[in-house]
Amino acid sequence: MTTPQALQGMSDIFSPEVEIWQTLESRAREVLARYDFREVRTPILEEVGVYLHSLGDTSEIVTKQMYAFETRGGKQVCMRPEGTAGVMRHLAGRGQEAQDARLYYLGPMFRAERPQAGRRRQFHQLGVEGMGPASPEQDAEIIAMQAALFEAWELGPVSFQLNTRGAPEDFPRILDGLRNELLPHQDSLCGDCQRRLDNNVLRVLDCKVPGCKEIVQSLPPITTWMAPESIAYFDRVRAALDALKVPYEVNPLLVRGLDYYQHTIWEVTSTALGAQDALSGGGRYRMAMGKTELDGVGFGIGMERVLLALSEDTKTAFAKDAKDLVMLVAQNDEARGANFVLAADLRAAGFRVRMDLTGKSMKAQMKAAGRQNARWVILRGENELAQNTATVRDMSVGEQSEVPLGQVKDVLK
RNA sequence: GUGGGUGUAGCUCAGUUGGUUAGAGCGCCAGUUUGUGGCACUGGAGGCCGCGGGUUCAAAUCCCGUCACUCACCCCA
Repeated sequence: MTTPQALQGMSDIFSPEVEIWQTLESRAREVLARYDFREVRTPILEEVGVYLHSLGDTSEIVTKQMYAFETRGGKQVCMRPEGTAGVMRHLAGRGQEAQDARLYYLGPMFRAERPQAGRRRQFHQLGVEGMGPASPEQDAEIIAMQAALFEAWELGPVSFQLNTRGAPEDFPRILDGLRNELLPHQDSLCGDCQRRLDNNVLRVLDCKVPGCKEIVQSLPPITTWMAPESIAYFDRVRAALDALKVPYEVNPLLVRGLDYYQHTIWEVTSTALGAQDALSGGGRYRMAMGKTELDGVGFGIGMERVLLALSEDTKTAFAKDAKDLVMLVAQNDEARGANFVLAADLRAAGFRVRMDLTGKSMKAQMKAAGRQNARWVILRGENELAQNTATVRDMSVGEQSEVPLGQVKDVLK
């Protein structure tokens, strides 16, 4: 095939699906505004340094999945693989302003992975960052906001999985503790997990291999190695969520991918999805951006996955055009010329209007109107031009009437 | 990065053990209706059988490579 096609894992989003995206986006903006979140639009291209330390030097995103290259000026840059680091880069230079910023972003992210169900190389995230020092109430507020968002999206049943990673001071104890518990079982673990023992112990917790699962079940809970304050923090998050009646489930085995998380972490899963069943992941974090340390809590939602999780009925409703289509049909060239002007008038009055521009037969024009789901057809020929009228046909019922040109807008209502 | 499945008309797919001009349904165009969609009937257009090599008298069919789609692993939203 010689005609160009989109790159692997990157797809065009077009009608009728793009209307669903637009509905999701506008509803999201409404909900986020109620919590006083403002949009931030950061560049897609960033210096690689923005991601290196913030995401963790060993994370697979940084080591293997970035679309990175060198500019002609010799700068190492990459397409953003996630949203939080760019927002932190934005905030790091803004002093006080950053302390209590509430920002959201909406746009494409890029990771060079193998595509599969719910995973694309260019995918789209809606992300939210609520800044401020660790506060269980704020964590709960953000989770509640997300629940409100999913409600506005009319998403079917989803499950909020909640866990804590503890404080940074807890991390070494947790990793050592887990490793020590797992070492006696080393030979029974799957190959991946034996490797994880060295570079990513936490990931053993959510391994899908049955043998590993069994071993993991016998492990003491991760809170075993946490300071009492960390556990108390988590308890307060849960109390706050209970107060707001936000349903959630504590999942002690929940692990988040990026290094910057601490304390509260969560994931939202849906059974409507395939193997990649997480619609969203979030958590509290502390991120170092140059000399600045930024505290916040946020989440990212995979928009493609949200679309996968929507029911067919909801998608149909969301894809529906707001306005009925009006199609202008002309019998001859003279009528077409007149319609050209009428189309402009009607559009100025707010109607969604289209007309034939190619000089097809009336029959063909009517067919096209049917195909494009026009609600109204306005038909003009010799008679209408002579009498300064128009025939207005309601395609949904197949009835029509001839009305003076000045009354057309009233009939369309 | 690893593994499985799939690439034939705009779409969904047939295509027998390699064998003449590669088929169907839907869609599209036209006519039946020289001012009118949906239904029906009739006719028509449209394929380098993903791409490149190879085997063969002969390849959509067999072999190799490659690109893409798809599902799963890894990883993650």
